[in-house]
Amino acid sequence: MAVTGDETESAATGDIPAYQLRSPNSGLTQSIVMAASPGSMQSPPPHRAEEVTRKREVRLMKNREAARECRRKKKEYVKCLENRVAVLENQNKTLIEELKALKDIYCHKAE
DNA sequence: AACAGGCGGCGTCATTCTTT
DNA sequence: AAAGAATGACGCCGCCTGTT
Repeated sequence: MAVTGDETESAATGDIPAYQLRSPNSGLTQSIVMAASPGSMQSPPPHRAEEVTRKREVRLMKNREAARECRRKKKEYVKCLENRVAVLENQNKTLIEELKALKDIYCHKAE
């Protein structure tokens, strides 16, 4: 167990988060263009563009939180499975011991 | 001290699943 | 069918540890 504290707030608090340092054609620009102009080549009016940006920000924020929650749940699930494995291994051990003892008794009786 | 490799966590995008 | 939530995959970062 080499798990140390989780001070990984850096990406969230740093000046320029890693996710904003992507290749020019991916992410932000693309999504805005896609969402803003489904069929036409014209850019939307300013208020419309603002709304699109705002919607995108809300969506990203929700997804960010959803991802965090999803990871938390997954971790918990794995922990549960590990616990279960431990319990079953113990049970198995006990049963093997029990079987051994019974066999012993049975053998001595047979003699 | 400098470097490399592994690990855990993050944000985002794309896709799938669920709800309305 | 559309909208929203959940999840897998990817690339990035910071930390830790072992090696040179």
